[in-house]
Amino acid sequence: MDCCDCEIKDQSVCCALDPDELDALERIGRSQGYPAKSTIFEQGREAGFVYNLTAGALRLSKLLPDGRRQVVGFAMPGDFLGLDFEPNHSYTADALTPAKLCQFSRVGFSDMLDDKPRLLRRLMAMASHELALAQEQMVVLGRRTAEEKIAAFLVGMRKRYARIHGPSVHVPLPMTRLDIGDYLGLTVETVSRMMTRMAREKTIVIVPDGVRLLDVPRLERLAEV
Amino acid sequence: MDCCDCEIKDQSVCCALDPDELDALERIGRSQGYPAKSTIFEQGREAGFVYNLTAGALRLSKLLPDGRRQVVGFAMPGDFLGLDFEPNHSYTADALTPAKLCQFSRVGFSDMLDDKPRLLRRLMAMASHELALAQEQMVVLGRRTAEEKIAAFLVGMRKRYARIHGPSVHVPLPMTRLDIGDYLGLTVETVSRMMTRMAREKTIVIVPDGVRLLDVPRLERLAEV
DNA sequence: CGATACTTTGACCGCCCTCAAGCATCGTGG
DNA sequence: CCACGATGCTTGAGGGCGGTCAAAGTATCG
Repeated sequence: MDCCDCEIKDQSVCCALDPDELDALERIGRSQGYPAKSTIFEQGREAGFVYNLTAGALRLSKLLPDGRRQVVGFAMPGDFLGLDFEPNHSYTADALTPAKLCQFSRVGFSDMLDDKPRLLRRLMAMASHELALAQEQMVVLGRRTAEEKIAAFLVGMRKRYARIHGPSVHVPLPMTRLDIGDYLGLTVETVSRMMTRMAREKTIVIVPDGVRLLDVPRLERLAEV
Repeated sequence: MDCCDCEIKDQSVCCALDPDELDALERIGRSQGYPAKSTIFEQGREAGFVYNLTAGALRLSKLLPDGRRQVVGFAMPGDFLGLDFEPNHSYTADALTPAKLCQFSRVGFSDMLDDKPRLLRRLMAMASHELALAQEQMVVLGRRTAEEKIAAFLVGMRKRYARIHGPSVHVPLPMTRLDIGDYLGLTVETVSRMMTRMAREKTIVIVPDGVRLLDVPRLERLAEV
């Protein structure tokens, strides 16, 4: 694990740290790979670690006792897991693709926060941003139609990939239709129907690993604030 | 404005501060009253201040261009507004009852955060908690039926009042049915119908300023995680 | 008291869910 | 290399929950 050589250190919490502080961080953490479909941690379990995702994509989901599921987010490289400093995980994190995470013991990381106010500021900024995204997602879940939900999802995913790989109309979708449905409060069938319809109307093209956006303005109009 | 005498200083950000630090806070802020139905700040406007609610209740809502509305939360005494450090407000805050808020210039408050790490830690904890609540609300919006939504709302409101006034089966509802609907992703009519039904089934009693919960276990079962 | 805003109730409808079946795509082992 | 089972995706038919529209009832406040 070499934080100074990390590809996405400028996108993650680490960007708040000097080289020598990165060294300190390196000492309390370790990088670990996870295969696709593996679980990083489970809802309800004790939260002994916090994580920084450096490669791959994760699904963050909450399960109701009767099996209904709500996906509360998808994590991408640079995202930090464990912003909620509660003793138990409030959701499950699963790898959608092979993933790499830096993991830090909660207490060690928390001690470090006391020493490095810039790190805390950075984490606070990330939490604020997450909160804003969560509130935006509330609008999507509460007040948008199925078509608008899909549009908002695709535009949102495009924006997130743009931060990492630069803007492109090609949007990879590592999650299944079921995952998308559970994220948007829809069923698989509705997600599939809507995407097929958008493809028929030449708004998007469905490709093996995701979609290609043909009519971005139309999608943005459907998703607009 | 006398922070040391503040009734809810133990519930709000301020609890992270020593008496002399409270003095410093007092110098950069001022307390202000707002009448019911007045607007504290509006979605999209420049965010020049952050606020600490000390009395009353607020509605925090996002408006879509076509008039659809999503209430992203209700603020109660002790809640902090402006955790999202973005330059513009992402939602509108309206007073549901006469309200009192301490207001601080964003830059002044931000400078203070750099000096007082304990204040920042406290704010971070509040942001984390807000994020957890927002994710819980996603489950409600995305995966629960109308009846479950109402139950979750009532149980949640009861819990919040308990933090301030102690536990009670009497739950005041300062917001309208329309507000509740916009919070839960329902229409006024559905909210009204569900509450009338719950009253008919003797699960609740509707009183002038809110509800009285008769069958808390049943409501908690409906709302359970 | 009259205007206004909020709540309730009823009738009807449509969006999305449910259930069911068929198709496509993989990874695996014989 | 192909058979196959598993997983995921698509499509169709039908139904129900919650939305829409309309109107009457009820606080609230000048």
